[in-house]
Amino acid sequence: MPELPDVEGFREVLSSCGRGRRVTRVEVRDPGVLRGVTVRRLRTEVEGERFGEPRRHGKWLIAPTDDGPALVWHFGMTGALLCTPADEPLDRHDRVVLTLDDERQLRYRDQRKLQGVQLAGNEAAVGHILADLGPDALSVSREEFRELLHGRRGAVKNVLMDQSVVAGLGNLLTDEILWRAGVAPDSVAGELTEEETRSLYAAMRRVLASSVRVARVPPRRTWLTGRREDPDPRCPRCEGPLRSRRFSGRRTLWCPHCQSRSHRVERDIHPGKGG
DNA sequence: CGCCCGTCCTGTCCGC
DNA sequence: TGCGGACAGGACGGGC
Repeated sequence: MPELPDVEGFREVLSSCGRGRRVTRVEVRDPGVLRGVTVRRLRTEVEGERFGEPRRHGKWLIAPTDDGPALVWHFGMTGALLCTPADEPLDRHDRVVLTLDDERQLRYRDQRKLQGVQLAGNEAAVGHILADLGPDALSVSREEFRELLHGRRGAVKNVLMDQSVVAGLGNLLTDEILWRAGVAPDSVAGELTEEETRSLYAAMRRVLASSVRVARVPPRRTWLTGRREDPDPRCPRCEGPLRSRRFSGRRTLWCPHCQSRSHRVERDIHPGKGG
């Protein structure tokens, strides 16, 4: 589930529910989600601490405590962060439960445990965890976006999903953005025209804005995402059949009619310098 | 650099 | 009813 918009929602949950509150109890119900930290250390370092203002970078959520370390969360494919009353029955997938001083709880719920939670002792440690990430997708300017794609020989689908290029875009968002922009996923990223690049950037901004508003990629029928589960998926724009293929092992859908792939490896020399 | 594969996990669905 | 395999909105490391 979690791509940038979902994690932005979790940040909001953490901010409204946890910020300014003290953690009275840390309960690790499944140590399998702890990364590089023991149950004991998590408890001793976090119990008694007060949450500061959380922030997000790509699909990562950073939860600093006032005077101590920061919790650094990643939600993998199935993770979520919930704020519940302390007496609400536990879900079988509630892996870490933080009880706050107002009788509410922050719960890290995750079925598959593909990622988890780390503990960073200070800002430098947070920086180390996030070191390989590109800029957050929401913070990228049009010009910076152009530079990120510049010179890349890979398929644009793979490049956009690469967290070290730009952080936050996952499989669904990327398909949605490419479809909106009318760009085929197997286009070579560095070979896109100026117009295609602008179109891609505009689509990214719009898709992100709409998705962040509802804290998920909305499965509307007018979006490509809303057609993914159909037995015979069709383009929301032209109703033609969608094509399906794997990129980086991920199922990718696109409309061969609405999404062009005009620019590939073999191209004529184009005049002008273009930047 | 860029792509492909396996691996880490759990759960569901589909076909035999 | 049982079972193997594929697949699911992610990331990482190894190999080519």
